[in-house]
Amino acid sequence: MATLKDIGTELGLSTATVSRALNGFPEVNAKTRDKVRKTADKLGYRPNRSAQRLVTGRSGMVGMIVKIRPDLSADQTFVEILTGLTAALAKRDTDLVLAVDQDPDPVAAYKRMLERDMLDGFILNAPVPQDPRVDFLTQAGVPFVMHGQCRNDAAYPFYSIDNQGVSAEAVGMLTALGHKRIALLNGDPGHAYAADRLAGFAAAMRSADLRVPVAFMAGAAPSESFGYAQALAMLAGQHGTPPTAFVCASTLIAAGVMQAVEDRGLRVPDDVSVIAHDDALPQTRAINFSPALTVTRAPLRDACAPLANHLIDHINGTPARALQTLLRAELIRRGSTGPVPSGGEMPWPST
Amino acid sequence: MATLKDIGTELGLSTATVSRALNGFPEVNAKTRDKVRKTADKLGYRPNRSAQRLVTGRSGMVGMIVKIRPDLSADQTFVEILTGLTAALAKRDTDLVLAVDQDPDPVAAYKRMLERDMLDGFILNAPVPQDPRVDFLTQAGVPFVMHGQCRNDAAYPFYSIDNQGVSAEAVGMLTALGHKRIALLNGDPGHAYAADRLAGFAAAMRSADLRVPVAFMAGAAPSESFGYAQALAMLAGQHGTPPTAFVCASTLIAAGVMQAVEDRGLRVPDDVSVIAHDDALPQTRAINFSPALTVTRAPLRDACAPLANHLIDHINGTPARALQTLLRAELIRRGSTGPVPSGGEMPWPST
DNA sequence: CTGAAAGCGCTTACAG
DNA sequence: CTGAAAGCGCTTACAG
Repeated sequence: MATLKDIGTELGLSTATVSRALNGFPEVNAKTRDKVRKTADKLGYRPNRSAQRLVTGRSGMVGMIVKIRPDLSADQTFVEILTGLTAALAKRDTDLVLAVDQDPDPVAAYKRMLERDMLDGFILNAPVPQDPRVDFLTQAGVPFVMHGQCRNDAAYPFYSIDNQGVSAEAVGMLTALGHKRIALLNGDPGHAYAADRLAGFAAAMRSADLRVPVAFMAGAAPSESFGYAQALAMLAGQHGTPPTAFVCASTLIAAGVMQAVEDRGLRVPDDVSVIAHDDALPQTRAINFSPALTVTRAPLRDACAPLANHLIDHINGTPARALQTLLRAELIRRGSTGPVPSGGEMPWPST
Repeated sequence: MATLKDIGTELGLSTATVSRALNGFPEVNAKTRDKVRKTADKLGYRPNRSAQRLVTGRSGMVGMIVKIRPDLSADQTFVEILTGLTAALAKRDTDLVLAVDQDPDPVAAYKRMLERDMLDGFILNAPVPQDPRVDFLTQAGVPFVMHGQCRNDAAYPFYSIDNQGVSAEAVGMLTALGHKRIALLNGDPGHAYAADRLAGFAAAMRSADLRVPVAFMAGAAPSESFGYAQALAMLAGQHGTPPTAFVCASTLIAAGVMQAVEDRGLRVPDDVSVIAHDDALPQTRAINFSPALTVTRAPLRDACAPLANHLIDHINGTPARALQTLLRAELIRRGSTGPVPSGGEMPWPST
């Protein structure tokens, strides 16, 4: 394996100059730089990471700890994130070191990993409302980036979609179509994103002067069967007057809802409108629904590069406040939403 | 962060002795070793990996490259493997660096990773019959361990279940119960494991003097719907006289088969016997089937520690031939297999 | 049983 | 614009 020294010897230069040339320092002569680069290529030079790391004090590795969850949707999003993340990190010359966590203590795995390895930072995902990992890593002085938002006063880098906005967007569209009885089939309420969706939903309904019976705001790990069961019960009037529209946390839930609508002998969008949030996973494409699904869209894949870059910029010294991205989801109207059916123009009766 | 030097200063010892004591060299005085260890603990000493790696030429990292596959079962097994693997590697003080591959060239991702990083080795999975990665890494002189087997003459470490034996076991059990018309619902024939299952199946049937029409040996990525569709067609006689028993590549396929049997108005095991290979994934438990599923069982999780250890032993110099494990799956008889029904004692008629 | 010394391959003040 | 030098924190022959 060629070293800086080899290149220097070949060219009659010091390793210092070779190092500067390769690292693009502005002071080196352009001709020198070219010669060095050419020779490096010729010799197949690859910097020794361990040496670089030893002298810079950086490891060039960031960690990610994933919780195993039995539900499949988690796996889907996990693979999606992993794909984009490793690609984005590679561009920044950084490795992703992965661990799978089974410990009930939410920070134990982070402690272990920090002890075993030199890691420059962490990527956190699936935040819960007051995430204990945030406080732990902040106190330990370890840089991290959060995929999502949680309310620990947020003095750290994050990338998240505006989950309150997602609900507001959906409710706004539906009320404009005359809907007044709108149900929310939400994600797991223990997760921050679902808490935000709920908050946004409640606020949007309130500001439209509409109220929602509690039974029409359900939350669980997103699955088709959850959507199906909930929608079926609601449409059957088991919780009172049925809704005319459903806001779904995911396309998977929406698939269940649409099946329930069909099984009740109703039609989308004539009798019931359906809108979902769409992470743009390759497995469930909203456009293939029948009718095509109206969505608030924010591809999960788009989060990967910003996450990687936020983290590495933060490691390199950019202050956290400058690395906080809240992305507005895009509203895409397709066939699954329509005007409120007659008989649906009345809000839920007060109980 | 405390260094060897700090410990040495505190104790009036050289860094050399401290290093030896911490690394358990036999020549150091037991008392010295104890003192050193105690002081190391007190100071919260953690070896600097980069320095260790620089001097030893090892990175303490192994790579794994996963192909993204749209089918969910792959994700399940992937998460299962990842969980066990990171735990087993951690015990050997080794990190798992992960990349997700989307390149059609099967070795491109390995090349890239090798260029970017210092990796001590790779863990390969999902081998195809003549796996190009084996030849590439062998020629590059990079250690690796294979999860599974492929026929590249196998001068490398591997851990695999005996997939030919899996089929032989299943066929043996069924023929002992009098079955003569046995169908195979196999995995994707492009994968080495499925090729072996098929070979084992064909050989076992042949040595029992039974023949199988080609239409009764189907293969695809394991899914419930594949099992359902194939079994339904076979039981409906679409390919000729129906089989009396099914050998399934996975419990997922078996679930589809059992549904098909029920939808045809038949019963397991009275009319049809079903046996499957069981990776013991937490999501689909063979024991929860109704009736409980007879299986050849080899928990995927059990592969993780051997894989990690084989690789690291190989990196440390153990010859490949000493690191080749072929595990026999365990046959577990439950309620889904029974004696051949009357009318099924005759083999498939020759066409 | 322990130590002094060299060296792994880099980066980066400090000079010039 | 380039070089000589020091140093990052370890390991490991080589002496004693």
